Amino acid sequence: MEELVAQLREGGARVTTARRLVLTVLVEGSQHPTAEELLATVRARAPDVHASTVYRNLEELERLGVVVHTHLGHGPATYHLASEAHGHLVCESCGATLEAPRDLFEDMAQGAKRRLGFVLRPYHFAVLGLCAACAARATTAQP
Amino acid sequence: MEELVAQLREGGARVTTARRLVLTVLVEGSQHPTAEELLATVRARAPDVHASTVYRNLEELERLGVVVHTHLGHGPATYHLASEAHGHLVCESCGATLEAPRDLFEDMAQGAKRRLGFVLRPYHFAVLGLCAACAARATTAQP
DNA sequence: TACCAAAATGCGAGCTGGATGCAACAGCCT
DNA sequence: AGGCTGTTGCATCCAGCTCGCATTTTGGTA
Repeated sequence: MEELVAQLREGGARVTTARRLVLTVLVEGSQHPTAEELLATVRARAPDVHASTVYRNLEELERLGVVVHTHLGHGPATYHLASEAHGHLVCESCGATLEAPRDLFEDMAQGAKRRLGFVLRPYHFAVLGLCAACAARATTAQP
Repeated sequence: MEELVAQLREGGARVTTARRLVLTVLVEGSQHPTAEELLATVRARAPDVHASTVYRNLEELERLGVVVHTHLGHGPATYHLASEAHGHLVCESCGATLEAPRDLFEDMAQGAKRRLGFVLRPYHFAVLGLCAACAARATTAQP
């Protein structure tokens, strides 16, 4: 937490109550909060914080490299600390969200680099598919 | 085109002017039209077609497995024929869109299957990163 | 510790991309 | 040709942000 605050100061950003709270919630809270969930949690401690403040803070924190956001599906974006960035696998059928093992993207990243010169940063959007349970159900359901 | 129409009939859907036009535009048009671009092109031939009709048609066509939509970034979704489904690599810096070679996702898909039982369908969201040009610029810019 | 410029906040209005309820219309089967 | 039912046009609404602006805070300085 102190590191994070230091990162803010380093970037020339001020450390305000709202901003500190956003960080606190991200450090302590659930894995993949949406902006709205974040807002609700922040408001539990400081009821006057406005939605636009949270959005602007998340934007600023992202610009400073402290947080990142990810799209897990068609709903709102989810936020987490940049230090915890990771890929996501989301089931199209049941909505389950898995964290992708770190190395899962590695072969693909190397292939893209070698063949296209493209440097993958595969954390921004989830990769969709079917989780084990739903895949099993799908194959047994239509023989 | 006749195949597509046949697919509609098979699915119990009616073949209307608007619907036929949407398909025509997808068959003839640019690679990754958004719903709005599609609407504009459709309207060039049939000015009275309403936006919601296009949205509803795209939804229905997707339900029938004739078209798919993909999110290339933060903007609107893009549509193409299901028969032409493919993965996308999008540059975070310049916005360039590359079609991913068919086999690029294959190793990852096999890894996910083997280790997590997860069946990847990696076409719905683009994978972000830096294209060759932007990656080069980024590394030379900060030595 | 009081001051001040810049940064951040609260608030409301506005925006994009799309969804929905409803009455009128048009495909398709016979 | 007639009628059942899917489809359309239209207006309106919705989520998820984004912006402009007046007011308040923050943090460096005297």
